[in-house]
Amino acid sequence: MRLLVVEDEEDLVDALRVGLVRAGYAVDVAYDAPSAHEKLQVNTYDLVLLDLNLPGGDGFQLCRTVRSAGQGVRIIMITARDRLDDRVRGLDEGADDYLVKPFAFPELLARVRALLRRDTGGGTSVLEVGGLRIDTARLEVSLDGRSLALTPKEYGVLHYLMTRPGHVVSAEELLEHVWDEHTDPFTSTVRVTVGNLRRKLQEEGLIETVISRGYRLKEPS
Amino acid sequence: MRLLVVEDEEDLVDALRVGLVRAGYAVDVAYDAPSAHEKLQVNTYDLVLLDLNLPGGDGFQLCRTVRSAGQGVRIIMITARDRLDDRVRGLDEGADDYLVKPFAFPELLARVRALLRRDTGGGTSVLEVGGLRIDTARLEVSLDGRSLALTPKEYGVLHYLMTRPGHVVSAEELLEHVWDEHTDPFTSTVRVTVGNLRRKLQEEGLIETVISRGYRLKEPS
DNA sequence: GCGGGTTTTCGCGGTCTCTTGATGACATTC
DNA sequence: GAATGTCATCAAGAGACCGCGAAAACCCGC
Repeated sequence: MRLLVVEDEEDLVDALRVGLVRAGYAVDVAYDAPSAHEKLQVNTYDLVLLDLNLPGGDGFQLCRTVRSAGQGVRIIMITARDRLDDRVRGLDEGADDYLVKPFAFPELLARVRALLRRDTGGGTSVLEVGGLRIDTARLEVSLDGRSLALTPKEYGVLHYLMTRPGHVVSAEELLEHVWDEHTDPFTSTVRVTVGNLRRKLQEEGLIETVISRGYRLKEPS
Repeated sequence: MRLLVVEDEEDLVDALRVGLVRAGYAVDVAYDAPSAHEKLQVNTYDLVLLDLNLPGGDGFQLCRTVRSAGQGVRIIMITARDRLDDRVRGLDEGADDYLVKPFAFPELLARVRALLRRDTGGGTSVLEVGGLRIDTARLEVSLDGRSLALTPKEYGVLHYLMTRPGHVVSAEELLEHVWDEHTDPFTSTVRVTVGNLRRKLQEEGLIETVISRGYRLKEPS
């Protein structure tokens, strides 16, 4: 899953980036509203972390922009404590959740996870497809009870596939959602990662190739 | 189904082309208004993706042109965020839908699919004719419950035929709607593709030949 | 710095897809 | 019955696509 962090305080950005990457997400950063707009145009995000106190930029406007495109991007607003009434307005404008500064990082993580699973499993942070089981809170993966040691990228690919079982997912789509903005769009790293993943899954045909279209995680039948 | 993308930003064009081709569509591209006009005259499209911010070209004029040709070509307008009032005018001029930049690709795909099925099934992305069933969102085809593995061209031909069950569809028409602008107009590849398709359908006479006129998908009786 | 694990690039080879061209079946016309 | 036109089938070549292995580049903790 890929996130955009819109925030201008460098220290906070660094902390967020490190923490979110560790939690298994691809993270892009925009330091101001214009560049946030641009990145939203160029890339595809699953969630946006949006600080309202942007220099010379209106966070609400940004929020409306994202929403008016009607896409399923989640938005978490971050606001200072003394601007609590922003909260109401933020939710009106289409934010899915809000956080008050200062906040504890685990709290942020929990909310991110909650939002990202809204259109999949639902309640828990565990996703199951067939014998595959992924715990997005603990970053643990298991197949038929045996636990698997996956690298971050392998984890990201599998996680994304598991949110769309039975759907054909193209290599570009995987690149969009698992890798970040510093990636060569013509890379072949997706192929290699999927290959490694298959090996670790002991190639039970769980990940099928649909030629010229992409990959598909076999649904339990 | 064949689409014309009218857009001048090269990067966006590349992204759109790759994504749309993968989604099973034939895609032509026009980088400016004059060449768009020409392609609209020469070829037949099922849908036009039209960016309003064309250099030295009036998108609305183009829209009117398409409409005055009177065919059932769908139009999706793409407009920048700060030109939201264009939306109203665009819909007045006959656009069927509009998208505000930035947009996520899946959103675009969803709208394309929605428009293309307007004059067929209606609500869902699934098309059924007799025992044939095609899921345009998942690119899956099945016959009497058994799923079929089709190549992109075979899929395209079958999809087109299934939108017009019982109608005679000429080889030229198939070439127009399933292949793109770089195709030799005197090719015999349609015949071969239909042949392969018949073989995969186990030749139950589902696709009839009407001599010197074309092919017809048997309607359920 | 060093070392181990991770990610990425590159190139080979196999497979699938598309297209062409040849051949033959069938129907129609003369 | 010969000539003609239309279409189906097959085989073969070109090109695209994908999997795999090896090596290089990168990252991070020590």
